[in-house]
Amino acid sequence: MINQEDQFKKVISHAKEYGYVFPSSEIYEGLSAVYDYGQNGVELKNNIRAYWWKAMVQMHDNIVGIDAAIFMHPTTWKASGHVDAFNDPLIDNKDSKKRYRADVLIEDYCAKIESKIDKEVAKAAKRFGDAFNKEEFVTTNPRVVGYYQKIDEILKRMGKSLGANDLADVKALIEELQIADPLSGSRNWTDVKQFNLMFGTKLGASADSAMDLYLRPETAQGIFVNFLNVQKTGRMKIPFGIAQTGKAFRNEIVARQFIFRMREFEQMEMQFFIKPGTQKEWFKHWKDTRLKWHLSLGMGDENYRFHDHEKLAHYADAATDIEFKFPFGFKELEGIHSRTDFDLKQHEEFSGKKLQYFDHEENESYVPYVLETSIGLDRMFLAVLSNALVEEELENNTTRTVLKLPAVLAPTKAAILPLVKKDGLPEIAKKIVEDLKWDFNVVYDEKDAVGRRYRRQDANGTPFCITVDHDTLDDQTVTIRYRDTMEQKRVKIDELSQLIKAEVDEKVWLEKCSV
RNA sequence: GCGGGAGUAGCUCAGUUGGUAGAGCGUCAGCCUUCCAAGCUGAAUGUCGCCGGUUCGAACCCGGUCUCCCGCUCCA
Repeated sequence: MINQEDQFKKVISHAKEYGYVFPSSEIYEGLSAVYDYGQNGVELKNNIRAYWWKAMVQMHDNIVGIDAAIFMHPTTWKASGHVDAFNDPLIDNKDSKKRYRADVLIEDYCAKIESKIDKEVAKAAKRFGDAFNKEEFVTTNPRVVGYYQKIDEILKRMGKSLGANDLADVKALIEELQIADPLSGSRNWTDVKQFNLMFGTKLGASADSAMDLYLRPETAQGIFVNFLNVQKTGRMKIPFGIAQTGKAFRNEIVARQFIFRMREFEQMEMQFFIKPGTQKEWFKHWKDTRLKWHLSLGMGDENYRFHDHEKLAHYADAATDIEFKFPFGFKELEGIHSRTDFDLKQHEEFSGKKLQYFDHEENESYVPYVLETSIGLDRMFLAVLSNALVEEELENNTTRTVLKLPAVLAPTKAAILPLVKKDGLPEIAKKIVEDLKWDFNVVYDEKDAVGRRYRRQDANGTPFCITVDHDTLDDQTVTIRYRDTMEQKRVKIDELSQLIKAEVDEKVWLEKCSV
């Protein structure tokens, strides 16, 4: 039994060895938390994206796609809250080596003062009994009033310092208040550092006329700002959705775990616009629908679970994650959020444009509520790849390394192999390749013993091997070998195309959603 | 960013007290013609992560740096 860490390392080296994922700019020692997809990786990634797009867009007559630009008007990020919320002032304790958000430390300190107030109140209540008037007590008791003043002063000063980006004063405040590390009690702090999770860049060639831009930290805003464009030109009626796949960028403080958390990553998401008040049922609907999509790939029902958020983001009134059992444990793969009307209202406010929908049935206009499903394409890739990699013990005491990718997602669908490199077998095999490559990614291989070629394809995740042998010369039949079972059966060359299609067709797989 | 560990061939890894690099697997070419990696012959591939220092001489010692893994932290 190999442990999780070893399994994860195997996934990473297998991904490299078989052309799935390479470290970025590797000849220059790589770039932290950035990876490139190789010749097989790009096929797998494209197939995952296509599988999602078909399920979400093509199969829903009320969902359409867009492809918004990565650059957006900077005000977008003020409206979305990212300019404020994506800025974290962090401070390290030199003794305990723990890292904290400076503002949270200060807020916790204030909370302590508040608990002192509560104590005073409780004491007084005991002393005065029924005659106790809490309101009067907290506004007149000098000690309590002093506490309130102190909290007020601290928070005001912190707000001012953070607003002015005066991090030295934030640290000074922490030192003046003698705030200690809650764990170690140490007051040996580093300077406060500002971490901005958005990547900045400039639009405009000359420095003085340039406009500060961000690389988008999420794709969602591209949909919200296009809400009216799509609704009007597409004659969309609520409820309807807008889907999009694309890159997003986050300057993560710690980006780790291979392609699980990268600084440049791809999202596949859909914003579903609904009538206010119906968000509960739609939340449930999309939870069910998205889970079914995952289960259709047959990667093991026990490897998925929901994780409902206790602490909700500022825009949401309900949120859940679909978690997948990665080699390093259950982690978020997809998020489903009930975003209320927060985003559209914010954009109304910042743009001054009305972003509303006229509901003919209700005969009224309103800002729609939004239900979001957002899945990380790279995470899905990692889920598929890590789940597929298996080392099998065979009956003859050998092991075989096999990538049991869902056939619908496999980069190469079939390998065509002449049993031997003579007697006209290669010619027939090549002819089959010419025929099949119109519909499927196929490869030809004549090097080495056929058993070795089977194993090569196993490690690469190819679901089918088609072998041309001497019988083929007489009866136009070949053997087809199944990757997962290693079983073979004899079929006519003419039937190959249909047979493969039945195994790799998106329709066949997606219809498993409804079970 | 802090702490710990690690970087040698495509992959997994040896490499003695410092004397300018090896194995297995893989890859390529040829032979063999065999339905599940294990036959034979031959070949290619490394500035030993990078930069600097010590030394007659550095994969090895010292300093710096980059990257990866684990933990902390963070996670819209």
